[in-house]
Amino acid sequence: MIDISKLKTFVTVADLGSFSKASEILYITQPAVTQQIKALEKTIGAKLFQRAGGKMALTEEGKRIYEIAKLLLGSYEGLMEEIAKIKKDLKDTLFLGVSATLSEYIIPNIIAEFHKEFPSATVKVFTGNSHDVEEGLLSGVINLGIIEREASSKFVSIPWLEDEIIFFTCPSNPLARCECIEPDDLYRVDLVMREMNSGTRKIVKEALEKLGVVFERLNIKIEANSSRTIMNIVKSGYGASFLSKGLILGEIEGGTVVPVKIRGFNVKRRFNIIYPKSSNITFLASNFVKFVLSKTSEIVTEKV
Amino acid sequence: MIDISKLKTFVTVADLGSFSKASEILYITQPAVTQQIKALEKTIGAKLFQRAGGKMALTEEGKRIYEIAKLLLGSYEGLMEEIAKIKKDLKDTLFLGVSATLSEYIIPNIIAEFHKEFPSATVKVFTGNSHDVEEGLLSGVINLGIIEREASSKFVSIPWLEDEIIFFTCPSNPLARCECIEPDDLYRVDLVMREMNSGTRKIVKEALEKLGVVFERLNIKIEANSSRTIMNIVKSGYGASFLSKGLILGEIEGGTVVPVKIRGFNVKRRFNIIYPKSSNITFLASNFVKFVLSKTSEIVTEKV
DNA sequence: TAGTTGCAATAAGAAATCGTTATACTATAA
DNA sequence: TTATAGTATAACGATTTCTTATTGCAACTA
Repeated sequence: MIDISKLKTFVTVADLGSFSKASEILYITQPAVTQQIKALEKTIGAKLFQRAGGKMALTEEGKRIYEIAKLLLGSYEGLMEEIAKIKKDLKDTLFLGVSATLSEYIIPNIIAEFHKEFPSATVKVFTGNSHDVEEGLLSGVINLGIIEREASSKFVSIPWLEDEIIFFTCPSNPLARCECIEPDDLYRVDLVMREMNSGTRKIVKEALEKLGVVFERLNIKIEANSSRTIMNIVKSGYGASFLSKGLILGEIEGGTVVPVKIRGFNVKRRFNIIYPKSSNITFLASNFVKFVLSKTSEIVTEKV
Repeated sequence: MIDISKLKTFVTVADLGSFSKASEILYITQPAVTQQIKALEKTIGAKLFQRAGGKMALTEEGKRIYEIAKLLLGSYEGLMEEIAKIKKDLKDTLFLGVSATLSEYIIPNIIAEFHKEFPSATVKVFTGNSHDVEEGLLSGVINLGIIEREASSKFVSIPWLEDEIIFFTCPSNPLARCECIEPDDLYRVDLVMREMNSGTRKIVKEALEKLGVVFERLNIKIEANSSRTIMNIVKSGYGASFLSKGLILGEIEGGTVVPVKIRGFNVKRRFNIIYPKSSNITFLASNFVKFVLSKTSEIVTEKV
């Protein structure tokens, strides 16, 4: 199969009229040029150059090949330019993987702020559970992850915000009048929960079981994989649920939902910013980390 | 440098959505496809495919590359078509090298006849001296040669027509009335001769010197490298000259020039059809040889 | 005419590339 | 869960394609 580099060599020789001059421009030796041209001539089945007064001039067939070779090299140039653009774009893009909880409250704000400071940068957010984020980091699909737990030993972990999961219901629910309920009271409540594989659900289950609650006996009437959906269901007057404090703070202040304490129920977890030990953190990702850490205090006081 | 075959693989995979199916179409193994795509992804610096429901789907970057890769492969197709055309053209073309004398009388007729019998064939005639023809054969520029003397041992020689060089002048010249002149009479004649490197001139010079003529003392008033030019000069009434019998037979019959014998001057030579021992004779060339040999008798009786 | 010089061709060996076989991994389906 | 289809990885062998060293050739010069 004909090689682009051979065509490039061919065109260069044709333009310069010299094998040795072409070899200099192409940063290869003169015998390499000779061999490439010979290989081309063999596959084409015709001589491409003839000596003409000290110069190497194209033969009739050489001229016919030359025209098309130029076209092809043009496309190749276009391809290389596009590759350069892609590289530049990727350099200016932060691929951020975050778990579902985070993607809905703190992260959108932070990205907006970050974008003000780095206008040329693009941030693409991939939402998934903690495991998805780790996978994405290892496969190179994302540059930086933020998860709700400690990362495995393959990653560099930077501890970030502390998050608390709280129980809440709507103002019209009788529970809303209780300051604090007993764990066993939960059996008498209709519950809305995150789906089975959710990190939030897992941590809530573990905490409740420590308090002696049999999770399977709870009245989980609705499951949803979106915190926002759960919030809306509870707000509309149905049952009660568990969510990150950060997710519902605004609603609590607005009085649309009410937090209810459960005796002994105290679930806190820490978000971790992570990236693989195996690959270096990108320039943009490290800037994002610095930015996040410096801005966290104000964002926290403002929203959490 | 990016390889056309890699791009071909890339596009095939993109079209089929499968590495293994692409490998079948491309007649390579599946690991080879994987490696080519990986190599592409490395040079581009971005993933090109992502799994999507069992299929391999293009990523954002993959789509950008795909468009240009298609263009480039289009140019490549064009290149291959042009190469095919060139090969076909060359297969149907006989590159014939003949010495100057021949190119002017017998050859044009033979080519015309040959073309009637092989209408799809093209004959390209390169005129040069015997040495040029040998060089051309060795370098592959021509397929078949016809020269005025024996070829070197590197060539297969097929003896062909015998040619005689004769002395002639125009009817108005006093010499025209002589049946036969002495060699010394030449000193008193204005002569028109072929140029210095001509084979005809060389052989005439040798023959005259054998008869005791000092070539340098002859009155060579005009030199020309075209037999036709020489003929026209003599016809128009100026001097006398030496040329192949075949070249002037028609004029002699028409009475526009008159042959004059020189005592003891008898120059005959044989044309040889030659091709290199090192390379096989092409199909078309062998047909041409057969044709020439079969037709020679009638052409000779007709014109010579 | 011989010697010099510049350029291309050739030869041989080293390095890189590429495709193959064998095998491991990963999803999806039964 | 196992079976299966599809992709990734590893290691090896073959080919290709460089490089250096040298030869060959033709034009220019003395």
